[in-house]
Amino acid sequence: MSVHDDRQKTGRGGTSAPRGVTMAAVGRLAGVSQVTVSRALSDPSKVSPETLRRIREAIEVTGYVPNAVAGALASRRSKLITALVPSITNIVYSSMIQTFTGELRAQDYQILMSETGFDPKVEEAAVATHLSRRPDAVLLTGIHHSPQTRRMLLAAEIPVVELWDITDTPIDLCVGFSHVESGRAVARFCREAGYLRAATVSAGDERAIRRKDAFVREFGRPGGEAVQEVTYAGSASLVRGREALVRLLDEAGFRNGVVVCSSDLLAHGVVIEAAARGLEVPGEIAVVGFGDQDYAAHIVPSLTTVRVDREALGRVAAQAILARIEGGEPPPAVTDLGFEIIRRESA
Amino acid sequence: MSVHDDRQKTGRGGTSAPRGVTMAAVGRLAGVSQVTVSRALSDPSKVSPETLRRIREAIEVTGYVPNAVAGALASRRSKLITALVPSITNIVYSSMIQTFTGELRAQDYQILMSETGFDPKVEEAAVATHLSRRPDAVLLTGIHHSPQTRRMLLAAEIPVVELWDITDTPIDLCVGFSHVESGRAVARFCREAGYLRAATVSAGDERAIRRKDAFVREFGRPGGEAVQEVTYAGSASLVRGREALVRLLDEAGFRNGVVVCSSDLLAHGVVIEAAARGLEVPGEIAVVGFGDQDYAAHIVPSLTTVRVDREALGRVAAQAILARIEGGEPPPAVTDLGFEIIRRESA
DNA sequence: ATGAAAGCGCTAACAG
DNA sequence: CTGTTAGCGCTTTCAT
Repeated sequence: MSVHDDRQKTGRGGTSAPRGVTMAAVGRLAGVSQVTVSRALSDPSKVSPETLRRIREAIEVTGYVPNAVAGALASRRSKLITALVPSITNIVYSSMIQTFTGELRAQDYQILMSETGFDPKVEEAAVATHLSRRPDAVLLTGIHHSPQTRRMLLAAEIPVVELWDITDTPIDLCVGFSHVESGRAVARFCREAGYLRAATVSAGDERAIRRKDAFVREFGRPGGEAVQEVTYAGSASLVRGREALVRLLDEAGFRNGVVVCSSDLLAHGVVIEAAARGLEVPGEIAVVGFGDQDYAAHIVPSLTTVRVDREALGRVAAQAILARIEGGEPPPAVTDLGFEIIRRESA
Repeated sequence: MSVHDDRQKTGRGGTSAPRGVTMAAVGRLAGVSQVTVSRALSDPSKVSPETLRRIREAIEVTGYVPNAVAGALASRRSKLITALVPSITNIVYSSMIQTFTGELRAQDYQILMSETGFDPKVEEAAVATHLSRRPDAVLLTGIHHSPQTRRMLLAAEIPVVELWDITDTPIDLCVGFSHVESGRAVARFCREAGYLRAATVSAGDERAIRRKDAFVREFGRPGGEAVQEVTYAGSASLVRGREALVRLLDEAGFRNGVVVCSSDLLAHGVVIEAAARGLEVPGEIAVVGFGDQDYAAHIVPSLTTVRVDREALGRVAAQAILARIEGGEPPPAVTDLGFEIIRRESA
């Protein structure tokens, strides 16, 4: 008596545990070949209604889940887009990614995201890992990348979008706004609002520094006083904002001026510390934030800040990528979405 | 005169644009076969030093980036882990994912993340898409999933972790804490702190509702008053917290009691609204939050809240998955990391 | 409308 | 230490 062995073989000889259902298995059950199943899934109109029905039934019965890995290898299209952001817990970035993802998911793309901190070397390693997944496009944050990063991205010959900043020389495409212009605009706003004294509170983000520097230069023009600066190496937090005001008040004797912060979170900390000390905002200490987070309009006093349309940034980045991949109107290399100063009670 | 055509062929006949450098190309340049390159990359000790040197040089020269898609197909290991969270902009989830990712990246795993909102049907579709990438493990948020979701996950025969909640019947593993116990604990805390009146403010999250219901039941035991409830369908925000207090004050005549919120954000809104109306916290309105966010300790008055160690949750989830994949101590099916009530000034 | 064949770029097993 | 062979599960091309 012989034993009929119908198990799949793996590699050279030997058998293994049942791996996922394949298209071939679905085809067998539906009485068609594997290719027909492939067609039924990618373009049902290419298959007769009756065949389609049997295939669908077989898929249902077997619980078949397509293997996108094999599909990507064969078709050279992964339907994967990878994104690199400094931090996934920072709402500034995650809100852009949210709309970016939403827009692309509608076209069946998935987003693979990694954190890079603010270190170009970490970014470089992450780019290599990401490219190994053969994404159909890559999204980066910012415009400063190592030469090696640029080289790899260029060699990949896929759409690349640099988000959240602009430059005349993007790797491929960029969608953002001018941080220098934003710093300048806040300086002009403060001068026009009548503030003669200013201080800055910034986190260690390179772009925040660029905004701050632009602010300081513009505010310091004839008629303006030197600006006091507090800078933190790490990321922003409410407590850092509180600490910063303490330092400005106690160590630097700062009073009767405007404190310009690199984020709403820091600004909120300044506002809280001012309140805790019984200082009037904006009477004694005026405060300007950055980002226009949800809460900016609802704290007391409400926060004067810079609004950047992060949802639009994510959406436009996604659309630029789709235009490139799916063909059609070639997207502009540089998209400047600008910013807006929102004047509320705090300054 | 003849033209020498050395271009790679694709499919059956025809030529195409230069696709990425392959292992075979690297091997050719280094004077070895493709497998040797594969070995040099996966286990350098299996290759002679001189060969290794030549291969590394060839990789450098060509700018070779490994194709993880082909690797995954051949090895049946994708080095990919997928994660499903309700929202990527919510710090509660993103902070867990951050440590989860960090822990796994150290072992060369990448994390593919998607949002599910709070809809099991959306989650079901997302699980199918994720499984098509043949991940080595899957992370889900919460313990409530559609039968079809459970079926697919079970059929995939990979480690599955349900995070942020616990149950006796996980799909595979779960790492979290008891939301019911947390609601009860807050109720006991409030009773012991002497509050006789209570109100709840909750977002539409199923787990938040479960905490609230447990709170209401426990607080309402003999000697306790009925609890007034405000529930929002959507997600939490500072302004919703402010609105909630307005409703409790103006519509329900709530006074001299404790307002228990489903998140620190809502609690912060309540605190701000109370301050805006000149009400004393905790004197006239006491407030309890949930989550112990960064800012909870630094707003004025500081927030009494429930702390959950989100970093530990992400870390333990990652370690459980690694234990499963890499072998070794089998991880416990259920890990309860508990919670802690942090008493500060607001209640 | 359907099928057969060839290959995507790699890893796994076996043989030297 | 290195090479050969046989797939992984699909898509693409060509033929019917």
